[in-house]
Amino acid sequence: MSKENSKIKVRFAPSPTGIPHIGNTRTAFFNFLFAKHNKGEFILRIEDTDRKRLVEGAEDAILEILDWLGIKYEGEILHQSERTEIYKEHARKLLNLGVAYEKEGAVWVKVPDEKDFEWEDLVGNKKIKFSGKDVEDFVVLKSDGFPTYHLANVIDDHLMEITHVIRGEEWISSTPKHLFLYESLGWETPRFAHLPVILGTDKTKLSKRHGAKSALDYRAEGFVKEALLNFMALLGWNPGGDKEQMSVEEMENLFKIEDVNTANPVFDTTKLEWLNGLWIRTLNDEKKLKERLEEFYKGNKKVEEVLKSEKSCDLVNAASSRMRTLKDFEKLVSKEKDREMTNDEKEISLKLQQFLTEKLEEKWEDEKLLETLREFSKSNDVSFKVLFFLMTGKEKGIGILELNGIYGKDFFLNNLKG
RNA sequence: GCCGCGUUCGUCUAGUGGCCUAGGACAUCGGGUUCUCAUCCCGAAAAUCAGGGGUUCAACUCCCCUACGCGGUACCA
Repeated sequence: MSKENSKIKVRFAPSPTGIPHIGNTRTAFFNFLFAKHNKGEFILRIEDTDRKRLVEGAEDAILEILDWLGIKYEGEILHQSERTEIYKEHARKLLNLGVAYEKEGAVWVKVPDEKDFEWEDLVGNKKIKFSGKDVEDFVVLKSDGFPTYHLANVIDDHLMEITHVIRGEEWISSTPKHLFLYESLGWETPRFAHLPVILGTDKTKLSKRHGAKSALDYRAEGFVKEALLNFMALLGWNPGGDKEQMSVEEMENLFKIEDVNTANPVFDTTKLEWLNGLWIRTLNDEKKLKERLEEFYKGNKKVEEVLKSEKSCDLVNAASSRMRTLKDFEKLVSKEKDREMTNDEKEISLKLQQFLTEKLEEKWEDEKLLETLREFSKSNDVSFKVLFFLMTGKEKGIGILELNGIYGKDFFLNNLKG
């Protein structure tokens, strides 16, 4: 390792050809964790050299995702489309070197058959070998004057002094081309780490085809960033112990690229949902849940009102253990009834109403209320499940005693009226 | 086809030659706590470590072969 003394520097280099799905975002996160763990630098480079596939708004989405997740990059964002002169110059150099040739207005590179390539990949700590005869000739400068990934990537990584290239494993078979370019230009090669691609539940590469979602989609569904980050990291990486819930800070401390798995993980959201619930409870303990809800429900008048109310803290607290996503909050705190009462239930409700007003004082005390409900349940042979519905208008949800503290008896009496 | 990478419970994984008759988590099922539902707590079921050969006193761990999966094979990234 010749870079021991130089500062570690990595980059995330997406191409704005669409909104990156969770797999691409994970690559950014791993780069970020690696940089943080090694007190290095993490930068962002937009690889917008394919002018035909550019998608409007894709770059904004990339930035928004990184911003939301707190994956901070250092320095200016670099756009490859603004650096075409540099790439052209190097293409000329390759031509002069005799490594490249021109054909149909494009510059191609030929890798000699007898050349062998080998590198030590950090993921799995294994040697990967390729023979030059298996590497096809490839274009470095397209006829439209823009470079291909291979050229621009190598040049920029060198110029920006990138020490570690952490990218998806779909790049493994292109790496010999990159190695050849580094060698031809007389440059030192960075170290490589190829992350296994994430598979969908059908075990093929996660893609838009699967309806692979972006971090923004998950945000809209009520996932918190802590859970998403935690889950992405656990897909293919594990610090070695039994630890499951980890904050970004903990992950930064524990992250080692060597610990990344070599097999392709399947993306299954079941565990993400559990983690989200776990993080929601954690955020509640840390008194941060309310502000997350405020953020999430911006523009939703009804919920905004609830969050502004005097008792909002108690409501958030009571709801927290019953949420799997932030979206669940709305239903939990809504005063709308799940359904109408049946005729039988109406009868019981009337009875209960009388019973409660007879037995209880002006102000309903928790213990007394519970006792009275028990008594009613027993003497009338009505299950608590039914009582809960009559009292709250809901099949399930925030507890009666919790609601008693928040809304008081009028809330219940109102529900009992049907 | 060719080249490359992979293969431990349904899923995420622990495991780097003896501690493994394979551990944890999610999901599932059962039970407890309990005002519903959750949370929380306990327990069960779930992997002949892809299959076959080696190497070794000893292999999930090392080597080889096969099968299967994934990736690449574009003037896309």
